Amino acid sequence: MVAIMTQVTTSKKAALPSERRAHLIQLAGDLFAEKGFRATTVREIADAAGILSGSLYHHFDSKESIGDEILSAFLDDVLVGYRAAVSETDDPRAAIESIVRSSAATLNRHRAALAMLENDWSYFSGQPRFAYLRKAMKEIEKTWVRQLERGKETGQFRADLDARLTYRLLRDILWIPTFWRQGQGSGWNSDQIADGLLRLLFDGITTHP
Amino acid sequence: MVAIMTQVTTSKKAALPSERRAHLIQLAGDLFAEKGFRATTVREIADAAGILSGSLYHHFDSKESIGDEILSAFLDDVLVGYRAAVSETDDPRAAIESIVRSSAATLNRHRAALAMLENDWSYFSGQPRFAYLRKAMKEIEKTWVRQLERGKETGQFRADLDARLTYRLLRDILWIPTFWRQGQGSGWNSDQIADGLLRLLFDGITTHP
DNA sequence: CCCGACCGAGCAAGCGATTGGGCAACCGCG
DNA sequence: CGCGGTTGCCCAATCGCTTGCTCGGTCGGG
Repeated sequence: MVAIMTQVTTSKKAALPSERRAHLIQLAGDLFAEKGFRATTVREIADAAGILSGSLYHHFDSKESIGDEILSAFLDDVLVGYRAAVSETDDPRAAIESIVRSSAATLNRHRAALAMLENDWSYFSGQPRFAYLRKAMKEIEKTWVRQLERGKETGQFRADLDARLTYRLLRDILWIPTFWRQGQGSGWNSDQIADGLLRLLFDGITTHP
Repeated sequence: MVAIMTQVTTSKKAALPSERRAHLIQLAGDLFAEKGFRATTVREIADAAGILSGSLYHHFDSKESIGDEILSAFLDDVLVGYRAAVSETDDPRAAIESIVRSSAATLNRHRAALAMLENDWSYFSGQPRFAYLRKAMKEIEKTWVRQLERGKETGQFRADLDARLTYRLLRDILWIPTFWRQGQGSGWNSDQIADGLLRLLFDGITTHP
């Protein structure tokens, strides 16, 4: 229940939120998720909104600023969820489970941002404007690794677990099902996926004696 | 040991293989993997090869045909490996393990194709020229699901396992580490990754009594 | 002397971005 | 009520540049 309000990213402009504006971001995000940020043109975004490309610049000052808002909003959400997850328990396994469920819920609301990070990471991470990306990613990694290491110390997780390797696997595994929604609802909701994943995580796929 | 030589994809032109040509495909694939197919320009490919963009069209008749060769070669390789894996054993668990190891080896040789499938799937799958993509994906799914179902029947895998959901998770999980090599060697080789994954798969991350 | 490999120049189309202006809805003020 | 001004939203037109691709010509090894 702890709502930590620390804003990580630095949004330069005020960017007052209007209804129309939010809708445009939504539309742009869908296109970015489907085709990648670089491969999406402002004309396509405008077409989806039913306006001309020039009209977009009444709401945003560049195509990059649209991407900026999508990405920063996502990372803020993720970090808020992670901080809450680790602060509400001392048990590593419970923390991991909480992190997984928090992620599943958050990712569901930010498909576009995730796709952009995967497809156009090299593009964004190279620009000074998006320096906050690397910073946020570091905190995410730190959060995961710490809980995994603590789980090893308490004997709940296997001692031979490579924490960093496991983190990379788990994080990326969590991100996967987000893309399945692209075509249409593929039959699984985020709870089902989180459950299946946790089951796989803790028990594997085999039957145990 | 059964080398099944059925070619799945339909490459329209002969496309006689020259050394230079293969090198160009390699260079183009690296760029496609890094930035996506649509976001990569023919001029960038030519620059990487040290020639002018127009000279590329001496070797290929379009940018798409470069992508075509990369993708079809990859899928042919995967299917050959899968067919061999399921034909060499009757034990579902052994088959799964064989599929995993075959995948890890094949994927390592086709990073570019994998990245293209992830980033630009909507672009390729929409074109008639790339219809073989959907066909190959169907066979891949069928192979996985069949072994998982058989494992449930023999009691080796959990009876409550959703075969299709598990397949989607496992397949995509297998694909993940391929991208880690993008930046530099991240410290893990394909054997380590396959082992870590199989361990996770069969046992989970927790300690068992 | 041929021929595969490449150059150099350029095409039409499309790109991101910018500008100036129009149009309706709303505001406070008389 | 009605009027002048403001604001939010969008169009039309255009800029300088990049895109995938074409094509006649050049060069060097076999």
